[in-house]
Amino acid sequence: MVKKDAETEDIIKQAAKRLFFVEGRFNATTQEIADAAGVNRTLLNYYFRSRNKLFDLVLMDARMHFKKRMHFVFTSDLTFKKKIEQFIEIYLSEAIKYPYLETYMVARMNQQLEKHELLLEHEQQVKGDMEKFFASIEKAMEAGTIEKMAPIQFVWNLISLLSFPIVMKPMYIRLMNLDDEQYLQLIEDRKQIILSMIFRK
Amino acid sequence: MVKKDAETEDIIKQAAKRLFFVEGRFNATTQEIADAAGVNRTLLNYYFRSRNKLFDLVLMDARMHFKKRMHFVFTSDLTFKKKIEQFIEIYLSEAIKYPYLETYMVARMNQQLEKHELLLEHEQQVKGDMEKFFASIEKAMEAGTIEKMAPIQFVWNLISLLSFPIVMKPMYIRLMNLDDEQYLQLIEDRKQIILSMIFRK
DNA sequence: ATGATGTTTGACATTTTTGTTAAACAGAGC
DNA sequence: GCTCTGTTTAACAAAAATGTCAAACATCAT
Repeated sequence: MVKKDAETEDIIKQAAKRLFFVEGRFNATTQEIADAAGVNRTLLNYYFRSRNKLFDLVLMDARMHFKKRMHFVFTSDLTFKKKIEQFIEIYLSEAIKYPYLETYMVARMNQQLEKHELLLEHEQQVKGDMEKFFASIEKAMEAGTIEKMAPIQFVWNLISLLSFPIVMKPMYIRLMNLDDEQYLQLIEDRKQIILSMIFRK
Repeated sequence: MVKKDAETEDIIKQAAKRLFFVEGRFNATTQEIADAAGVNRTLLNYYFRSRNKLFDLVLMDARMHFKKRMHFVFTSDLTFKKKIEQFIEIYLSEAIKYPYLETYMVARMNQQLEKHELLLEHEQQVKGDMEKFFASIEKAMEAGTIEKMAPIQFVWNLISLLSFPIVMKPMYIRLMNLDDEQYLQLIEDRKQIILSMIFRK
């Protein structure tokens, strides 16, 4: 079997990601993951040794994903406002794809204070990016583009407004009898709303 | 044993709530819950029949809690701004006490599309409250107190800004080397920041 | 003190989930 | 064909978690 070589491993990872980040089934069993991937359960052990290793790997991927989608905005040299606009676009499109990613990361962080080298290394890079972003936020505050406050507050405001409605989608869809199309339209509308809140225009 | 009657049952429930909503350990085992409560594991079965029943009960309590802390603001006859101020106060203090409550509810909703009568009944009441709140939001928009937008967007803005930094606490504490005191101060500072964003004053 | 009632405990059974191993399988190169 | 390599499978073993039960226990009323 010539092409299956790398494929099966990836199929399993994709299935796990879908279960965790799309469907929010945080404690899926190995059997459920195998079923979702359409493979024999034993293959999870063959490729990843243990359930935990698979989980860690997928979390690792998630963080790289997270970091990647953050990176450009932290380092680009667009105007501050353009930066934020692009950030909103990318963040929302990614968050809609993987709505449970952040929740999963936090949930997992709480279960085991894991200290994998690779994860820690990533954390350092994220911290580095963040500091750069903070600097440009402070510059925008001095220029009067945005309200003065602790930079982390600005970041929290931005990410809160973007992320929360997506994380809470199942709850609000149910509470308000929305269908998927209506929901997506509301999210689309938010782009402008968030911009005007952030920049108080 | 005269006083233990209602006590043990409650001790177990409290312990489960602490594990779920304070520590975020969503898939704690019965043994862990029993240990946290300092009782024999079998007592969970004695009082709640099964693990699932206990989970449902605790979720039920959580929703009542949630509903209660929402209710007053939906129905009080304070001015709109005062309503929101009080809402922020109460919401934040509750959210700090039980930071994982919302995440737990969403996580659990996704696992099993449970349709308990009592839960559905509560949902109806929340919907009722929400509609009243929407009405007062629309009035405030017409009066120019707040920006015009779909009422749900206003609700999302408000709750996003309140809830997200608390849900993501473990992540940001780590990413930014904060201690608990600094973190609480940041949350305290948010009250004003959120008000000024919502009312663009 | 006896019996009735509800609570607590430990021993056991069952179920669920994970991990291992050896054998079957498929293709590549000889 | 045969062997070598890596992949897949089913059967099995082990571990972890849940649930049941009967006996021990404590308290109250009689």
